[in-house]
Order: sequence, then C-alpha cells, then structure tokens
Amino acid sequence: MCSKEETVNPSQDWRRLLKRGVAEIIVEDEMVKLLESGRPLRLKQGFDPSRPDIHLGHVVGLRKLRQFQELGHQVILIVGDWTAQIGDPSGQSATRSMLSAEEVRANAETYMRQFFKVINREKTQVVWQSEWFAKFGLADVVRLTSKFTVAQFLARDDFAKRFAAGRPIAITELLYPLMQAYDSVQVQADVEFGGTDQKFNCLVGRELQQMMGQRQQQVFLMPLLVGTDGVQKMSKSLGNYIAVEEPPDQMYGKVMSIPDSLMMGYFELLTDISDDELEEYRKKLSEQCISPMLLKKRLAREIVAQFHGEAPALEAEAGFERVFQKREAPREAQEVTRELLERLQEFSRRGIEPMVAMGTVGQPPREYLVSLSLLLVEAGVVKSRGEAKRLIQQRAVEVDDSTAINDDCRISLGSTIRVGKRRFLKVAED
RNA sequence: GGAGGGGUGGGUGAGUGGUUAAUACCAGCAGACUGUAAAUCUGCCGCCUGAAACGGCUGCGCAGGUUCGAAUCCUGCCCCCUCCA
Repeated sequence: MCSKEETVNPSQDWRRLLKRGVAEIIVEDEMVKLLESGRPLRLKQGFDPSRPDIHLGHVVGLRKLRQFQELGHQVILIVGDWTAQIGDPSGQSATRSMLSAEEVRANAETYMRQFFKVINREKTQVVWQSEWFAKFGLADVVRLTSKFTVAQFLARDDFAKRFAAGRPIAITELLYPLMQAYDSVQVQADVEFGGTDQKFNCLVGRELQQMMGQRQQQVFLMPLLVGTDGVQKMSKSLGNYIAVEEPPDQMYGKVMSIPDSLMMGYFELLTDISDDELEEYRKKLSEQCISPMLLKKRLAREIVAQFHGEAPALEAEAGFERVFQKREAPREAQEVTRELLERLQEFSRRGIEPMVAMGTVGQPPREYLVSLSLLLVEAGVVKSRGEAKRLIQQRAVEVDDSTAINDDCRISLGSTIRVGKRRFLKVAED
C-alpha cells in the first residue's frame, strides 16, 4: 500500500468499505470506477414482506448500506410485495402460502420500522414492486421469460441440487430471480446488495439490465452470519437468530451465548471497532492473554448499544452479571399475584388441614401451600404440568435459593422462584 | 393419458394387527462442570391424575369400517412426489 492511501481523506473512505466484511464484489474494478466517478449511486436493497423480522444476519448488509449512505449515496428499498407471494426459494424446500394485501402491508411496515433503525430514512427511497408488476400482462411475462433458459437457471446451486435429488422446483420459483432482476431494471440500480445466497439472483439482474440496454449493476455480496448455534447461517426458521427488536437483556444474553469461535466474525461484521483493534484482539485471543468472556461482553455491549443505546446496554450488562454470573434474581421478573396463590391454595388443599402457616389471626396469610407445578403453569413459565413436574424432579426449580424437592411447596409473599437458568417469577409483596 | 411411490411427534426418519406414547438421529429442555462459550457426562422430551405407575385420555393426512385389539387391514376422500407420453 502506498502512503497516500493511509491518510484520512474523504474521497478514499470508500476503499475501506470494499474490504471489511465483504464476501465478493462483482465486478470490483467497475465498482471502483463507479465510486471514483463521484456520482451518488443508486444502491438497491430488496426485501420480501412474507417474513418481516430483521435479525443480525440482515444487519451485516444493512450496515454496509448505511456506510455508503454516509458517503452520500442513495438507498432504494424495494418492497417485494409480488415476490412475497412466490416465497424465497433459496435453500428452502417449502412453498409459502400466499399473503393477503393487508398482511403484506402490515409486514412491510414492521420491516421498515426495523430497517430504519440502521438505515438513514432521509437518504432512502422506498418503492413497491406492484408499481410495475401490477401493470404486467401475460405478454410481458412471456417477453421476460423468453430471455432465459432452464439450463441457465439450473446453474443455480440450490436448483441444481434439488433437481439432482429429484425434489420439486415450482415454476414460480424460477420466476423469482426474474422478478428480482426486473426490479433492478426498473429502479436502474447501480449496485445491488445481498447475502452470498443472493448471488444468482443478483447476477440475473446484471444480465437483464444488459439485455434492456442499461448499464449493469454491480453486485455486493455480504458474508452470511453464522447463528447462535455456531453452525448454520442465522435464520428465523432455524431459531438461531438475534432479532433487531429483541429487548436489551435478551439481545445481550444471546450474544453471550454464541460460541467463542464466532466472536471475531461478529466484531468484524457488526461493530465499528477498527481493523487494527480487531487484529490486536485476534492476536491476544490466540495467545490466550485476554479473557474471551470479557471480550464477548464488550461485543454484546457494542451490539446492544447500536439498537438500544449506551445506557440500556450497560444495564443489560449489569443484569447479565447479576443473574448469570452471580446467580442472583433479576431486578425485574414476572410477578405472581396474591390472588393466584389464594386460588391455587384452594385448589391444592385436598383434605390436608386447611391451615398451614398463617399470619397473625385476622390478618391475611403471608405464606401459602400450593402445588408448585400448577403455579408454574398458571404463571405461564411452563407449558404443561407434566413438564413442570419433570423440571422439579430434575432439580431445576428453586424457591428463594433452595432447590424445590417436591410439588407441594410453601410460597411466601415476596419469594423468588427460578426455573432453569433464565426463567424467574417474583411473588407480589402484598 | 399410463405406471409407480408416499403422507408418522419441531425436523429427518423406523415401524406393516397386540409388552408401540410409537426405534434412531437432530433440534430443544434440565442437571453436573462452567464464562448463559466449546467439549464432556447424566436425565427429560404428548396431555391429565398422582408420591409414583406396567392409571386415564389424545395421537401416526381426513372420514368411516373390520377386529377382543390398528400407525399397521378394508372403503371413500384430500394432498404430495417420480417416471413414461
């Protein structure tokens, strides 16, 4: 590298954006030329409103978009209200059911609320696919499809695999990349952003643009974030995701639960920590002169702060330390009311002497004999009574720091009940 | 139009009349160990009653039927897949 590039120079800022946390740029040279031209670029990002939840996996790409925005480029957000009806075929086998117009609208709103937590709304243009596809006729469809062959589409990895395995590929699924490509034509995209699994679709966009006499868009592919399980890509259907709208303490906890091996990747893709610092951490980790746990706490803090702010992030950290490191009860827990206890006591009395430990005569009691399993079910922490009983048997339930041995249990006002590691109930004081 | 295969618990997938609430694996939950990491070990993993159960209920696409007894047999229906044309 020449020394010129190391100086802080606004016109060079974008060079960094092409390096960090990027899986592939097609075509990189052209991308560089575009950026050098100094013209504000039209950055296309589409989404499918059949699944409106944004998680950290999506955030990887959104952060990149945001960074380009900050250099003055324009984001075009495409609401895939038509492709939503087809269902995203990438990797998955299931054909999704069609959504009603209202559902799509509601999903789109939910999506955008989350989207703009990362993306600057001012520099974003939102367009709906129906703006052009609603006018599409069969003739248009024929024209569009006639430009491509089945063989071309079978080149796509997941189609090829399914075809080879004799598994079904719906015709509408073949339409999906075409529609996405046509979006690029409509909005005259300069760059399309997506995860590496979007490569094929984005490339179809390039081809179609060329056929329609437009300049080809560049394709910016982001690595897929590995989910909390440490194995598969983060996705809602696999349940290994951290959602953008997750409350601070949960978000913090989920980050803490990722395997150490993912930590540096998360730092790289999801935080602004400098490359130098990243390098330093990497080194220290491999030399074992930094505690992975402390480093991960920093990661969790950084991530939570991005979505909830500094103060809530620190609070989440304090809560985490309290509950999981010191094993104390959380500050706030779901409350069990006295009414519930009274009701349960009636229920479980069954011939046992009506009274156990009461308060002063004439005063309401401070302690109740209840069925613990029933209490857990009624409070909604556990699905069934059987499950609750199993948990008790497995010594997973604690009442005021002592393990509950059997189902019949004395519960006092103000008691804390813990189920497993993370479920808590607090009995009302009065 | 023809031939064949299949629909089983969150997923994959055994089971072809009775110790089958249903093998196994994955996921999940809990305990031990810990850093809510990894690895490891152990237990659980339909619902209800119960201290517990070899107690009851529901359950193998849907609806009926045969049988002392059916996920397993019969009838009808719905859905899916493959191959040939």
